[in-house]
Amino acid sequence: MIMKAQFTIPVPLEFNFELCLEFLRRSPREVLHRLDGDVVRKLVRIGHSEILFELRSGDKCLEVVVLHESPTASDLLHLKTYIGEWFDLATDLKPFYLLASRDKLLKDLAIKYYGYRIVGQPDLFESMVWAILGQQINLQFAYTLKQRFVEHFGSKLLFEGTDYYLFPKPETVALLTDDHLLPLQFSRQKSKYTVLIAEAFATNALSRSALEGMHFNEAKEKLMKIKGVGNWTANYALMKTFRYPDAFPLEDVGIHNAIRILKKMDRKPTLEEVKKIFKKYKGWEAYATLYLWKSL
DNA sequence: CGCCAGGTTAGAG
DNA sequence: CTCTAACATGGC
Repeated sequence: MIMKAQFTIPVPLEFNFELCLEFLRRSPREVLHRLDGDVVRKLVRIGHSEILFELRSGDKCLEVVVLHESPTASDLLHLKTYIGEWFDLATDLKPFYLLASRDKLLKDLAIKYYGYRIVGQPDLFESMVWAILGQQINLQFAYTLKQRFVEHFGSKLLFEGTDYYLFPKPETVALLTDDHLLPLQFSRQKSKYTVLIAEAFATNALSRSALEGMHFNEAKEKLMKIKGVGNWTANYALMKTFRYPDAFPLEDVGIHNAIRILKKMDRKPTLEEVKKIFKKYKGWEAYATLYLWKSL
């Protein structure tokens, strides 16, 4: 008989798992994790291992159960790190809440959604492709595209009657053409950009480890060298993968709409107005963005 | 049918 | 540097 490996991860006081679950639940088409009530299941590739795990809220902690195989001690350590990154558990939100308490725009939101954290995408390739898919289309359709993409080109693990998917590997995607992607209803643009990004990763011209430790602007410029990656996409990926606190997609229509509604404006704010608002959140732009998005 | 969507590029001025 | 058209298709 195999004993299930399990462990707990302590969480900060300023952490609300339920709010993060709301984010994870936002599309029924999400295929990179599964929700069963308040329990999340996800398959991750860590090093050479594939680990399916289950996550639920415990007493001042997250409870993790590994569902298949017998993970090594190293696997468990990496998984613990992964989950910490996924929910941004290392960030101390107190300074952000202090800033927010002094600002009319976010004051109420910070109270209402206290403990809500940026649910990240530790995989940079996934993060960038997801950003490309989300460009200039509504989120529902972006999820449809992602579902088709992952189900076609990702790998899966069948466990207790449910398929758990891994995001496609760059080496796989680098070999795709319009013939593969247009039938999934990718635009020619999205198809081209997706493959270009995959090539950059597959050839190691770009990698998470190469960007690690770079300053924000240096990393951003590196990403923007890839065709299809503009300011919005680069900031989005840096926010979701590396958690640069000052990364935020300035041009994002969601941010603009949130500001318009909260300030009861009859038009969207200009980019200059958005910049001015975010000046108050210097060093916390990513979290200001998260709470604005949440307000929608 | 019309308008908008978690934008980017290329080209013109 | 700023402005604009084209891209391309679903959701509402």
